[in-house]
Amino acid sequence: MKRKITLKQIAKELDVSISTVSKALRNSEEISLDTKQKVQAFAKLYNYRPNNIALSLKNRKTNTIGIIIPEIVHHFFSKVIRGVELVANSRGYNVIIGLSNESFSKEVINMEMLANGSIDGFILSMSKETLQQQDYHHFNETMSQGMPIVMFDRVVSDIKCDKVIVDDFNGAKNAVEKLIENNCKSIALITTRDYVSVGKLRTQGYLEALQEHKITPEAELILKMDDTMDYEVHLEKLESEIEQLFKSNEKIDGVFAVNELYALSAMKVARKMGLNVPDDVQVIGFTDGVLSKHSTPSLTTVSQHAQQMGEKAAHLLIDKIENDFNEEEEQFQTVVIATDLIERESTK
Amino acid sequence: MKRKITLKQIAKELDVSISTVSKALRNSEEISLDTKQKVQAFAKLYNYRPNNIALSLKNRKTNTIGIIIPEIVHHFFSKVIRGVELVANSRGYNVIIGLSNESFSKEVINMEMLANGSIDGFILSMSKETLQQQDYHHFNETMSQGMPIVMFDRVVSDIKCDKVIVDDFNGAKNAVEKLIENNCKSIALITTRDYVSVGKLRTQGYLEALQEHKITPEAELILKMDDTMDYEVHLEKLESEIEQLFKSNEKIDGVFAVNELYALSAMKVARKMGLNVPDDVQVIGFTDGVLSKHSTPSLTTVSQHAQQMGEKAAHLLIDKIENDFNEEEEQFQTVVIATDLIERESTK
DNA sequence: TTGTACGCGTTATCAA
DNA sequence: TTGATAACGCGTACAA
Repeated sequence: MKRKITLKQIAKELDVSISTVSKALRNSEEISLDTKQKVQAFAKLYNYRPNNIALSLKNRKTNTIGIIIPEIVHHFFSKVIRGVELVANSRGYNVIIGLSNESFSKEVINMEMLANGSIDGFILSMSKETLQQQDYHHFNETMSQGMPIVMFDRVVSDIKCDKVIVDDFNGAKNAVEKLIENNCKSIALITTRDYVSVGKLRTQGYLEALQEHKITPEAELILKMDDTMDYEVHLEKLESEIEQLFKSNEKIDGVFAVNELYALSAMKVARKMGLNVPDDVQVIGFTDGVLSKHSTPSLTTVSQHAQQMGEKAAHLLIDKIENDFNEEEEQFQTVVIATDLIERESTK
Repeated sequence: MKRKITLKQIAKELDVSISTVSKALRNSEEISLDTKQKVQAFAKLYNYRPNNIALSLKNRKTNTIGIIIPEIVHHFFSKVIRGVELVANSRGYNVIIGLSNESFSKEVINMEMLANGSIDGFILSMSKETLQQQDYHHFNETMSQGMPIVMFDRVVSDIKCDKVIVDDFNGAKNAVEKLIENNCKSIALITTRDYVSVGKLRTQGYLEALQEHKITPEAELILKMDDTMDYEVHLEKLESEIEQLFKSNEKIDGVFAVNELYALSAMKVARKMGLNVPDDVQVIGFTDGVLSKHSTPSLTTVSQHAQQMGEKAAHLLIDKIENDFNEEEEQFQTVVIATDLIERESTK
C-alpha cells in the first residue's frame, strides 16, 4: 500500500527542491527543459496529483458546494441535485449533500458542519420545521461570514439572498384554467396548510383562476391537509378525507391537487365511488414525479422543471462565488422558473 | 462581512500566543483558569469554529466519504444515499456525491477528483459501461493507494473489497415460488441482458425455482430486454415487446419482472389485452420503487431494503477507515441483504 | 503557565 | 535556472 505521492517525495527522489518540482510540473518558464522533463516523467510514472485539501487551505477555496435539502428520497429533490451536480461538475466543483430530514436542528447542525471551511457556498431548500418556526438566524449568520447562499423552492422573503423558485402561482392558475376550459363547473382544491410558501401560492393561483372566470370560490371545495403527517404511511387517512370531500360535494367535476400523492388519491377515490376519470371528474396535479406518468389513467400535471432549477441555482451560486463583487454593492436576484402543463389522460 | 475568525486573530486580539488559544479552547490543564475563561468567552462571542480544511490537512483525514452512483433520480439509489448519509452523519462524517451517469469515463474522472485528498473512502455502485468494458483499473489503483472502497448492488468478483449486495438469487426464487404456489403454470420472465450481475442472478433464481418444482423452463417465456435503452423515454418499445410475448404465449398466467417498470408495463399490456390482474395473470416485480405501491392494481414486489444497504455500506466503510488493520492481514467481507416479498394486489 | 517551532502539501515571492 | 521562505489554520512536542 503506497500512499499518494507528494511534491516533497518527488523532490527528495530527484534531489531537487520542492519548489523546483512544483514549478516544473506547472511548466514554468523558469525551469530548464531538462529538469522539467525529468520531473514530469517521474510525476507521471508515480501518478502524481496535487492534494485538494492542501490547495483548498492555501487558496481558501474548496471548489465544493454544499446542498442541504429536507429529503432525498423524493423525485423533486433528487432531480434538483442532478441539475446542481451537472453544472457544478462542468464548472469544476464537487457537491456535498446534507439532509435536514425536515428538522430545524438537523438543518442548523448540517450547515454549521459544512460552513467551517468545507465548502464555498450553499444551495438549499428549507425544512418545514424551519418554515414553521421562522427562525432564520443560521442563514443570516452564514451569509454574514461571506458564505453565499442560493435558496430554491421553499423560500421566504425575509432572507436576502439569491433564489430560484417555481412559478407556483401561474402554474396553479393555468392548471385551473385548463379545467375551466374543459367545462368543469365545480373545481375542488386539495392543498396543504399555508405556512409552506408554495402551498399558499398554489392556492392563490387556484382562487385567481376562478375569479377571473367569474366563478365564486366555495370554502367547501377546498380541502386543506395537515402536511406534517406522512401520508405515504397514512394513505387511508388521506383517502378518507378526500372521500368525505367528494361525498359532501357530489357536483365536483374537477380537482386540482398541489402534489402528486393528493392527485393520485383523488383519482383512486373517484374510481372507488364509481366516477370515471376524466369523463366525470378531471384531475390535475402539481409535480415532477414518476407516479403521474405511470398511473392509470396517467395524470395531467404541472411540471416544475426541477433539474433546470438545480442548474440555475448552481450557476447563480458559482457566479457569486467567483465574482468578487464590490461589497455593499451586492444585490440579489430571484429567478422564477416557468411551469409547463403536461397533458395526459386525466383531463379531456 | 466578517470572515470566519481564526486562532491567529483571537491570539492577536487577546495578546497571547496561538498555541495558548488552542490549548485554552481544548480546556488544557496547562493553561490557567483565568486565561482559559478569557479565551473561551472571546471565542464564544465570535463564534469560533476550527477550520475543517486545516484539520483535514493536519490529520490527513477528511471525515468525509464519497459516494459514486450511476444515477440519482432513481428510488433505489436515493434510498441508499439516505442510508449512507444517516450513518455517516451519526458517526461524524459528511457525504460527497458523484454521478457517473452510467458512463465509464465520468466514473473514472469523478473518482480521481475525489481521491486526491477530498475523502477518506468510497461507497460506490458501478456504471453499466464499466460493467460492460470490465475495466476496473481505477478501483484497484484507488485501493492500492490505501483508500478503502465498499461496493454495493452492482458488483464483480474480480475486485477485492467489501461489498453489500442484495440477495438477488433468493429474492427472485422466492418470488417465482410464490407464483407457483399461487397455481401459476406458465410463468414468464422479463429481464435484461446478462452483463449486469444482478440481472443474471435474478434470472438464475427464476430458473432454480422452476426446476425445483419440476417445471421445465421455456426459452420462449424469457424476454431479455436491451437495457442500454432508456425505456422511460421509449415506453412503447418496451410495451410492444411485452405484447409480443403475451401474444405468442397465450398460456402465460404469471410474470416475474426484474424491475418495476417492466412489471408495470406487463400489467398495462395485460389489461390492454383484456386480461385481469391477478385473476388471469399474476405479476411480481423486483424493486424498492414508489410505482408499485400506487399502481392499479398495486404491485407485489421483492423489496431490496435499499436504505439498509446504504447503512451497512457506510458502517463497513467507516470501520475500515478507522481501523488501522495490520496491512497484509486485511480481509474483505460481502454482506448479503435478504429481500422481502411484499404482497399486494397483483398476486392472489 | 505560556510560547516557540514544526509539520500537514501546496504555491508565490524573493534571493542566490 | 534553482532554492529557501512564508503563508494558508491547526495542534502538539518541547523549550522557556
